Amino acid sequence: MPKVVTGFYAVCKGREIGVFTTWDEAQSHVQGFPGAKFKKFKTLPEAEQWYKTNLPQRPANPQPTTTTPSTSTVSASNVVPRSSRSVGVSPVRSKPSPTTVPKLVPQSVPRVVAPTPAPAPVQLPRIAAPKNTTVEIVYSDGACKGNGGPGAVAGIGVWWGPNDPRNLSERCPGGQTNNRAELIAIARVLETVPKSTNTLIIRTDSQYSQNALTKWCLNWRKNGWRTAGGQPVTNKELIDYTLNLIETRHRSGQPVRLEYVKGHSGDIGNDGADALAVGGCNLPEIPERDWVGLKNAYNAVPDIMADFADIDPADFILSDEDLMRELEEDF
Amino acid sequence: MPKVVTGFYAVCKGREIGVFTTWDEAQSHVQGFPGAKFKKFKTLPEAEQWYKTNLPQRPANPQPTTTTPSTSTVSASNVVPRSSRSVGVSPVRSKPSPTTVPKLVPQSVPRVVAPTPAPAPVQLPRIAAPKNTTVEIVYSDGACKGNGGPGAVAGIGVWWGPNDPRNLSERCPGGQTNNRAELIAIARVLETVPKSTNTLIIRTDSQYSQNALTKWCLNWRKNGWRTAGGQPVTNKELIDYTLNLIETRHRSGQPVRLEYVKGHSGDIGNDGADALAVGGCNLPEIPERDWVGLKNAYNAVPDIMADFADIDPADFILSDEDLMRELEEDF
RNA sequence: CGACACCCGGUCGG
DNA sequence: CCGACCGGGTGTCG
Repeated sequence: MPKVVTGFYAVCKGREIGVFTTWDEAQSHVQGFPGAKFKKFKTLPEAEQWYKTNLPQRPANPQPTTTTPSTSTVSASNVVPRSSRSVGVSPVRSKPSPTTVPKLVPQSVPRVVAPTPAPAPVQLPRIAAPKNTTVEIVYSDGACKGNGGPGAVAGIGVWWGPNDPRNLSERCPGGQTNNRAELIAIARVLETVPKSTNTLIIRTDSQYSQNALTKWCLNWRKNGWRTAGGQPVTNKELIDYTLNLIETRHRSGQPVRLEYVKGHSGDIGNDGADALAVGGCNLPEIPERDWVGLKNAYNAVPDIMADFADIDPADFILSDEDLMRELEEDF
Repeated sequence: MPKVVTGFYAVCKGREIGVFTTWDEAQSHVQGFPGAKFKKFKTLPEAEQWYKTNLPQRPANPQPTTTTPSTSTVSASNVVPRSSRSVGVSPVRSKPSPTTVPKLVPQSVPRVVAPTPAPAPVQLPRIAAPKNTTVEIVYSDGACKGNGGPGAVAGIGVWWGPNDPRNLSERCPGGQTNNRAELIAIARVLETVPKSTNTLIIRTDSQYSQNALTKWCLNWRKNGWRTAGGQPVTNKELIDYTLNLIETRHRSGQPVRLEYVKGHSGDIGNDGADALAVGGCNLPEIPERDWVGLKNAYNAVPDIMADFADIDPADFILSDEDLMRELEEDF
């Protein structure tokens, strides 16, 4: 008996969110939309059909053709940890392409999230992800030399592409453990990427981070942050803060997705992030950050973000060709 | 209060042995020389000075200029792997050099060991162990060209001394990996050495082998041969068989000790075993052995052992020349 | 019990 | 500089 693919449609105050193939996925992407409602369908096409026909005033999409530059082949050895990663000095960037990027009201329109690939054998005909969807893919990683030992040293790495100025290679603040580093790397992405309406895909090799931020958190928020064994969740404040960053993005119209990639499998992006994270271990110690305070500051944007405040993501978005190549990589 | 370095000088029948920093070390290296005498010094330099000036006919350190490029020094390449190592056929051993070599009682005489560099932070002299203890020292090593690759080829080497007929240079049976070769080399020692009451010291550069056969095995036997990560132990049968060989020795009154020596550190014995192991890689492929069956055969002695049943170890004591050369090697 | 990371140590090779 | 063969250990959760 063939499994039936089930589609969900999520709405929030008349604003579309997307179509999802699993309840968890939908749940995850709807966080921060208090009144979200779901409509369930037997088949994915049904859901998509309904979704399309019921969209509010969606502007007909202008083909965003070739978005750019070369950055020919992507190679790990190309990773350039910026030594000048310190403060200030916003890099002199070439003119941002005079392209559109329409100014929106702070309250921007959320974008569609592509359904998960679903590696399952047979598949009902899949609706292609909306062509106009623009995606930004970034890799995060944490490293921790001597993890578990007395003199452990941890670093975090964020990789967008070779020589991309948004790349990060930093020392992990506070407690030096692998999982904290992994988590903070993700938080740093969200702190440093200028907001846009592009779907933001953060790829991590830490199943712990992915689960903490998309699955386990659902339970934790209901049970007072208790582990299955009754213990308090270990990196509660950090996780809560990071969740807040994600939800803020969602609220302002930028879908954020956390994807798992296997570590040390020749994945170009993962290797790049790894190199940056390892490099971060060499930087001087820095004090713990006040995650609660940061969260309470709500939508306050950390200083570091100023570095990239004037960067147009369009300059660094993958070209269609690069994206294809990358997607093909893991078959 | 400054610690005092203590030096020992050991002699045996007018032949020098070396300088040692601890009593145990000296004791260990002099075992088998019934009449060994020790002279004690307050400082290591004192001992070394005395040792140097009191050497028997030592050539006045002639600038070792042209050290006869060919084979003069006892070097690994000098080792003669016996190709006729196969079964049965008790090899017609070439007459032991017509030189002296006084016939001794079957009580085999262990070989001389060069003085150890002694990095030790010093030790006060302790009470000597039972003087009558006799030790046999042997070096084992494994090699594996293209380790991890598809066409890997592994060999094993066992080194007792230059041209010692007990030396082994064989192709590794079954799976070709470095660790298996290392392990099997040790097993081969135990299979080929005639039983006696002499303490048998097997020196290996494989910490993996040493730990597997002396530490980890304790846990494995209690937890059902599970690795720390829950996976089954990799060379279980081989390890279990080898442990059985060791325990059989112990039961029959022969202590067996596994010692770790750093690889590629100019250690004469390790280099010799290495050469033999590398040579073993050139021999034709041989099938995997039935380790479980062998273990179940209990104390059955493999056929090959017959080869050495009638060998008098006294035939292979180092000549004075060999000893000199060996001593010169590590300064 | 399971999973994913993060390491530490040793050897063997190209 | 790279890789594979082999262990033990912690960080974290279900």
